[in-house]
Amino acid sequence: MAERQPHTKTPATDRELQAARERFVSLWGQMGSSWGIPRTMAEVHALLFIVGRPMNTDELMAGLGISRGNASMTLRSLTEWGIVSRTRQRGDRKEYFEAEQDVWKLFRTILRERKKREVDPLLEALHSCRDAVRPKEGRKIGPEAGEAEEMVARIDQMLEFMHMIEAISRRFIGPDGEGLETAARLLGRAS
Amino acid sequence: MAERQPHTKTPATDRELQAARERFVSLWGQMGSSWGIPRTMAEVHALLFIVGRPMNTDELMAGLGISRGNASMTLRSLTEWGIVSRTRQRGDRKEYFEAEQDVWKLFRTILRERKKREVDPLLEALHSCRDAVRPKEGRKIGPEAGEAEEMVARIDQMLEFMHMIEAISRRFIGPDGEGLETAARLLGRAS
DNA sequence: GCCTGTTTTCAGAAAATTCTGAATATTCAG
DNA sequence: CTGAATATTCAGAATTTTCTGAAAACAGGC
Repeated sequence: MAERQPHTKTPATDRELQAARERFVSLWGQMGSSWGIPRTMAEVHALLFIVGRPMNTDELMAGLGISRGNASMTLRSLTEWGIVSRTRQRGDRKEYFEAEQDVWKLFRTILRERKKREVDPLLEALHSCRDAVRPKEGRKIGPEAGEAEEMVARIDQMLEFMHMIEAISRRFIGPDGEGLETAARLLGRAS
Repeated sequence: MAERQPHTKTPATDRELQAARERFVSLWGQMGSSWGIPRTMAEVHALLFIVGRPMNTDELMAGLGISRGNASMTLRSLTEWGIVSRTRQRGDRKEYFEAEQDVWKLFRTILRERKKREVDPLLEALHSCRDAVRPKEGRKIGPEAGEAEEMVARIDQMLEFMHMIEAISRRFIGPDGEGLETAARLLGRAS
């Protein structure tokens, strides 16, 4: 005790703000990286989100200590994902980027995109995998018949589950769907 | 074409079965690795799941071409996650492992576990991050007041969203919850 | 066209993650 | 308790992923 000046009850000093921003960025980056999203990509998004206004490449590079190349590629991914958009600032030739500010929309987009990129291809592959073992005729003959049948049953169980999820997500996550909010409302209800 | 004997309409040859198994394992491994789960861990789980019976460490090592150390550590993670369990085979000193076969239960467990390990700590950290900038008094004075307020609002939006998810998951994913199936049923309903 | 400021690309460097294998520990039968 | 079988650990190796930076491409303005 001492040192720290007691001065006023300013809501938050500039330094505190800055520190909190960095904390947020780093938390978000860590979360991203544990869910298979490159840490820097999550951090760029976090910074744009928390700052809440468009930033240009140089500001991002400086703010996160990353290279121009990295910034460029990361921003491209983020715009392809649809959670960051390019804008222009009049009187400045640089490009500016800003993050989607609506959290519901943000997660909806992320879920939709991941489904499209990762789940859908898996589903298709699983189907073809199943069809490769499923008996072509209705008749079972070989000694492997039983084993094959069990395996098909297991894959089917998996597929059935994933199709259920698919149907739900088409309804709530899809581009023309009812939105995550509706889903949350339904789930929040009594029974 | 020749070579391949036309012989009978056996549902699936041993070789086909084997190939499909490997395909499944590799698909699952890939999916896992794009969601931040070590490829081998997902593969071990996939193999146990698709095979549907307990396997010992040596079988797994041979089946996936991994080292004993890797197998040991991976199996430990999987049992800690609660989606693989140890069993003993009478008359054999080796330990055997088998995967949860109920897909709903499987995903429920995975979701619960990831929430516990990744989301909950994030939530707590976000709270403390928010509290660090929130004006201590009801009064706003400094020049940063506005900026700080906006930032708190953004974090709050995020927290609000996550708490909603939390509440839902406590209800459907939690150990004593109603289960994913109920959630799916609710979401599948008309409106 | 040419010049200037800006963005993109991508081969190789750096970093992070995952895996191996030999040493160590454990378990259990006798 | 002893010894054989099995399981775990962890430092360093191998691999995969991510990042850098300099060269190339682009976009206006003149």
